[in-house]
Amino acid sequence: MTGSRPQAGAEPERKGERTRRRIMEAARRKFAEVGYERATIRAIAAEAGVDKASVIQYFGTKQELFREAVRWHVPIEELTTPDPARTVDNYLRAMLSSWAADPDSPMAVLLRTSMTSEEAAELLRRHVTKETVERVAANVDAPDARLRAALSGAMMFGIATQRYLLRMPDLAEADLDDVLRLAAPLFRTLIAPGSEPERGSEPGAVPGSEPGTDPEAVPGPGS
Amino acid sequence: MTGSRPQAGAEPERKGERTRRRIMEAARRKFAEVGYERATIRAIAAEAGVDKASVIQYFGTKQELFREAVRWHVPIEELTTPDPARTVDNYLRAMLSSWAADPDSPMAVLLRTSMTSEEAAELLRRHVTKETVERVAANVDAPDARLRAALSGAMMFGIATQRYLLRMPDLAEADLDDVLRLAAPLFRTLIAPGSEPERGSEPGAVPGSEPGTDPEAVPGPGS
DNA sequence: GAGAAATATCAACGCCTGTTTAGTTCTAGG
DNA sequence: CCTAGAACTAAACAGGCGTTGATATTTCTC
Repeated sequence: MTGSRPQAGAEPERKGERTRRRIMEAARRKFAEVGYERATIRAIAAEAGVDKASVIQYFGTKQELFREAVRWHVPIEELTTPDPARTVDNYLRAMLSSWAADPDSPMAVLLRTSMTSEEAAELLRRHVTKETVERVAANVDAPDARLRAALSGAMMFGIATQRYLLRMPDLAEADLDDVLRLAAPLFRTLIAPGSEPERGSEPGAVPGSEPGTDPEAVPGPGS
Repeated sequence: MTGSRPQAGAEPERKGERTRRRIMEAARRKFAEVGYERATIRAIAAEAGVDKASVIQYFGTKQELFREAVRWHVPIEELTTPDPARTVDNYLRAMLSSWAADPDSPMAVLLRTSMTSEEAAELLRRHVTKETVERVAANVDAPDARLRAALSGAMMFGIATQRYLLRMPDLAEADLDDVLRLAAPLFRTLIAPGSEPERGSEPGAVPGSEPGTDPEAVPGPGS
């Protein structure tokens, strides 16, 4: 068409790369804040300090901008351990604490928009099924392996969503450690049934009042 | 303004009542299907078989239409039993099975729109806190009573949302009874810690295969 | 049937949206 | 300094949105 638009794979670190990043950051912030529809190109451009036309020029279309804003890869390999229960623990911790560190992550954007955009929903379905359900289910020793894995994913989704997106009072104000302490045993029960020998027989109960007592708690991936 | 608009509380069962209901049903369907923004008044009117102006004439404003579409009362009294664990069981069952029966219930609308509408989010916050968290927490004997209740609500939200709204493959295709069988023990563990004496020590395991065995299963709040 | 009130429709308004077009400014390289 | 190309922007477009006021149609009452 016009031929004057910035090429995607021209030379590395051209001047426009900065602008492109700033637009992308503003887009993620807006998408995560108000969802796809209400995040207007005009508002994104204003937040990035550029003209609305630049947004189109760099990304072509609002949908393409959204697709890129939502592109996301979870390095679950780093979280995986031989013990599936521990893997789920780590995943839960990583999901919640990374969200606290970066509220505008692609994950946040995807979760918020997935309820009103079929495309986002499909992306989320594919991602969660492939990256979480299948991997977790592979290590679950039960006939309902996949369902158990899917359930654990749904529960994580619920907790993260209500804590960070909907900001449900009691959940949003709670300490992250308290949430993890109460929730983790449930996931263990679901994912690794019958593999909690030396612990108390009441996973969710508070035996003596040990707050975040976890032998080697994973620090979670910073942003 | 014009004074010719249909009065709300005139005489019972006027002709316009039918139209009003049809608009409301179409609105709920659309809101539940695509969320607040994409559910245009024009589309709702078309689905109801009326002119777009009629929608405004009956409900004044899109926001008011939405508010009414989302008005919702859970008769949790009917679900309550002396045993808090059983109450949560019933609530979970009611929530999931009522959704299956009526996918366009006010609850469905509220859940879907809560992610992108601050007003819907606030309604959901207030509703869940008052109708669920506080009532459940009152019967939980633990220092984290409210957090436990909130967590259980978040988990229910996650399961219901991923099963019915996002239609996550493994979860959406599963039998309702299987979901309940796997999930219910977790809620019991969270809400009534230490009150599962005669059951096996593996809550998630399959004891004998009792599918939907609940003495008096509550039919759930059909809209 | 006439008249009034309730109900439904039509055509248009003003606004905001994503996107395009044409043009301007900035930034190298000779 | 000059100019080619990259980076940016102002102005406008077509289309969809919620909403409105006037008007037509149906329904009820006498």
